[in-house]
Amino acid sequence: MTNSVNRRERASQKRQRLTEAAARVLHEQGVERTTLADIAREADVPVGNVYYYFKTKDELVLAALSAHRSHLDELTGRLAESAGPRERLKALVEGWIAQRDTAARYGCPTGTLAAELDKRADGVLDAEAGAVIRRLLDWTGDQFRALGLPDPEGLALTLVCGYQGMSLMASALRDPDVVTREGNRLLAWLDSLPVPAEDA
Amino acid sequence: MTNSVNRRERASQKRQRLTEAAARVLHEQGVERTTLADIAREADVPVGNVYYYFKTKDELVLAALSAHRSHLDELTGRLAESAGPRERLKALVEGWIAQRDTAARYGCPTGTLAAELDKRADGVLDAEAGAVIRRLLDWTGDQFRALGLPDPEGLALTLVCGYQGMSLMASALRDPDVVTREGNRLLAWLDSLPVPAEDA
DNA sequence: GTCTATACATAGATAGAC
DNA sequence: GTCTATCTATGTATAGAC
Repeated sequence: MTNSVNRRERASQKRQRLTEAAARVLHEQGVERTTLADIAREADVPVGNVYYYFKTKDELVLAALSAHRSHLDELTGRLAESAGPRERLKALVEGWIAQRDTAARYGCPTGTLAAELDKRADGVLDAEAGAVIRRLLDWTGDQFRALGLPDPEGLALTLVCGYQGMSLMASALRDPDVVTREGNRLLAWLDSLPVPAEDA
Repeated sequence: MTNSVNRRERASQKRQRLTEAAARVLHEQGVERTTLADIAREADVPVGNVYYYFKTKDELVLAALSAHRSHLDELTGRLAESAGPRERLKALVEGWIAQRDTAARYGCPTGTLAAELDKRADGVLDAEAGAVIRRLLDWTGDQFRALGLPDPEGLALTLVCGYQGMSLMASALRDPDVVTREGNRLLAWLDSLPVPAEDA
């Protein structure tokens, strides 16, 4: 293994560290209140060095969004191991409930980012935020479709709206119980859905 | 009518103009991306003059939040004229549906403000945003209670979560139809609730 | 590839003339 | 009460040494 390879590996490690730090800090502080210095500190990278990996702050925001997309893909990958579509959806909701303290403090990572970016006049970053949310919507729709239910897209919309609504309200009221209560309501709703073919 | 009174009236008119302009612009652009110059321009007041009425930017944000509170009170005042509690709640949801284009572009005025302010470490402004949302929650709970339903607070939470969820999703997906679809679902839900005493 | 020093722009806030 | 000029701080971004 040559030195140049070592360097390249460490370099991409730094890029990776910056990306994950951006995802974390942007979630906690929002885009506009977060400075490049904040992200650099969190990633343990010197401030001026950031520009070697990302030309602009917006590129870092984009990287954070793609990190959220990866996290989502990992999550749905794990959920794929659940017995059937209904169990996968319930496991998804249970995961949200387990994260209730974070939601009550900072809201949904992707949802709050989308809300902030959507106010921009130029529609580059907000389209990307919307795409991540749409990915969750699509996966959820696939599960309802596998259950053989009519209007799977509509059901998926209801579920994801429920998630975003309870996350925002938990954060606005600073109360994790909001997630517990609404999450349990969603679980009961999933249980109540009549299913023609349970594990299609 | 003396000159001093005239001046005082015009002065408070300017303060009022600044407050309403702040409510509007902060909703459209968010807190951090909005400059005092933006608000001053919208209110047709010279920039430097803003500081005569508001000592800091945060005071303007606070004024905008109290404007949202007033708008909410006006709305519930108008809804009070509806026949019964169920009609009032349905009229509330129908109002949200009518505003779907604004929601798809900028989200809920109070909800997006709350989401942004909640990320601050100091909890002054975010508490105020939470208070406005709680006011809607309380009024909604009163209606469910008047209907004689069990757990009126829980039902109110579900309704307001539904509003915030569909507003955020409509804005993230840039699609007003999200509000139409989820709003109609909420209307059907309200209709489906069994009511012991219809107009208690 | 890494890091320091600094340029440049912007925005919040203040001083003081009118 | 009204408005202009300006101070000051901060944050993005760049130039260039190592």
